[in-house]
Amino acid sequence: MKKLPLSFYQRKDVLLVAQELLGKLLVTMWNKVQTSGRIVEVEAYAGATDRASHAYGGRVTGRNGIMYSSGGVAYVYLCYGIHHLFNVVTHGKDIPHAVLIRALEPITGIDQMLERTGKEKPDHTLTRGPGNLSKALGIVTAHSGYSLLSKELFIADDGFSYPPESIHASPRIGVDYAGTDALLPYRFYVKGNPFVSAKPK
DNA sequence: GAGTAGATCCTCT
DNA sequence: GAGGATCTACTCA
Repeated sequence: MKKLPLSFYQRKDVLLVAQELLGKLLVTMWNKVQTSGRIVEVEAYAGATDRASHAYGGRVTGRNGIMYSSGGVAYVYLCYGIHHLFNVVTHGKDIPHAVLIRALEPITGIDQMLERTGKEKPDHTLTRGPGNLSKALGIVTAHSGYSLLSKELFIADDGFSYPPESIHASPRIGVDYAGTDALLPYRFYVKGNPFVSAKPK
């Protein structure tokens, strides 16, 4: 198992990075307790030209400034006052592209995830959906700007990959306000995986 | 099984 | 002061 290098994140095609993140392992190691999951669902946000993105039109605010960093850092923010959403910043400096991690299949530290989420036993809701997976892995807004090559938070490749025919694309979730950009097929998921948040058609 | 409402708070206008 | 890259539970059929 090896961490993905900075060059993986800093490529210019955010759609390609998003697709290749499927099947990789997202790992957190807070206080020496490891939790990890395999990424089964992602969404790409194409920065300044994407109305669904926080950085649409090149906007820079206190919250989304992290998106303008060079690829390879985390962008975490709070949505609806409840959910922490975890993103991977891609591309080079000043280009606000990002990939939202929407769902994981739990691999290690499941007991710890149950404790964090207050559940009794693992079920499909544990890491399904961006709000839930952040909670299960202990990711909060304080981690925004964190390097994805750090000891506590990283994405790794263990050699596993999904066959191309099991990867499907669809419009993104919850971005109806973005008009025609909401229809872009920027969401990628593993077909048939029970942890994918919305049912495949 | 499908559709809807409520929770809840930080950020930007 | 308004709204959001969501989730869950409850209602109704």
